[in-house]
Amino acid sequence: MSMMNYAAGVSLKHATLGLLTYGPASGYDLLQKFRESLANVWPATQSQLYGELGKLAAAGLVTVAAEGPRGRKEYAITPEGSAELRHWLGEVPPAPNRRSEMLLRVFFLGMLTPEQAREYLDDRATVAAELQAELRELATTVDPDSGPLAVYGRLALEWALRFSVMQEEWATWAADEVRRAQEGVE
Amino acid sequence: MSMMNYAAGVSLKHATLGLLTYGPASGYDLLQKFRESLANVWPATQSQLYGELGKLAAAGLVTVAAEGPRGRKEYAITPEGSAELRHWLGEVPPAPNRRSEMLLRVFFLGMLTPEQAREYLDDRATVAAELQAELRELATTVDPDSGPLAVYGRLALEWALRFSVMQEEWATWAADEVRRAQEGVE
DNA sequence: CTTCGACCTGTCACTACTGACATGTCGAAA
DNA sequence: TTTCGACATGTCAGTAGTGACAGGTCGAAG
Repeated sequence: MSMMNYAAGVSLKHATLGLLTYGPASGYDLLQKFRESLANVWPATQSQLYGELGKLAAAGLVTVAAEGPRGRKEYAITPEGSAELRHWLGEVPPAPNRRSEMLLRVFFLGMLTPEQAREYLDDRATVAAELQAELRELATTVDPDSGPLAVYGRLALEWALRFSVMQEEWATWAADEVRRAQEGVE
Repeated sequence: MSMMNYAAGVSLKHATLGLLTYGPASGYDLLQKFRESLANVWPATQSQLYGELGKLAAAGLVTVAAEGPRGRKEYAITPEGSAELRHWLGEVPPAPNRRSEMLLRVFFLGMLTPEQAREYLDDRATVAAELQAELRELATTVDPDSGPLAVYGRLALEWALRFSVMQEEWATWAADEVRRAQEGVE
């Protein structure tokens, strides 16, 4: 029984527990899933994941359910882990994203010439449009009734789609604003 | 002359340089500015900032332009610092946000009852609506021609506004989807 | 029967960030 | 003239995250 549960609000922990609710898996397996489905939501490196699994096991939130060839350790979520995950999902308010490099740059666009500033914003619009195309492509690819991850995964996909639409529209508008301000001064 | 410039893509560095383009300031001053204007874009703690100023000075991107009472050190950006900032703004593509705790939770909403899942989504809609109200309030407060930060700051504000609108609409839609799926099964 | 790619776990050094602690000084109001 | 709030700098231990290094094994195709 370890006395200190490690700090709250740490999402790698919950991402790992969440993936394990879909069935037991090794660190190696989980790493694939992180890359396949969570890459754009909560990426994790190999070193981080193996470390996390160790902590999770020490805290009793997962157990080594089976050992296989090549030193494979198959982890399974415990009832305590499951309770922790549900607690996090239902009772802990999500922390909003605090940092945006894209917006930070906007604050300092005044250092550039208006032309360069517009170029930056136009580029944002282009990138957002490209992302949109990729996402729409992806949406057609996803099997509508494959696995339970797909059910709520579609909601996440829709979010990303709407986000990229918003970003494109905003960037186009902002580039226009810059042009307008420029004309006003001249 | 230090041989190693510290790693690229580190935004606290550029946030600090950016703030210093508005005039010389002490660590203390900068900390206020971080809290006032960059809090929702790139927050920084005191310990981080003082450390950063030290590194920036060692790298020659800022200098101690004046020393005042209470050990006050007034930092000013150097031509090298200014060049670095412009390089970052104009030539280095911004890294997209990779992590979203909010979306991570969406992936695991299947662990909860559909009612709880809908509650989560409804809460997101509510929070987004509240944020929107605050932002609109803030928009009326901002002096339209105060300081150069305000010019591009307005673009950032508009982004936040559009983001919160998007989030609210998405969450409302998603809660509806969950209800629909629930009815489909019953 | 070899060999090679996929499988599999682990460690290390380093950077970024956080919150708390420690330590003082100046200036204005009481 | 005291005292207190704002000014001001710095350090430290700890967590999170990254990329590289290191080492080993199984299974199937050639």
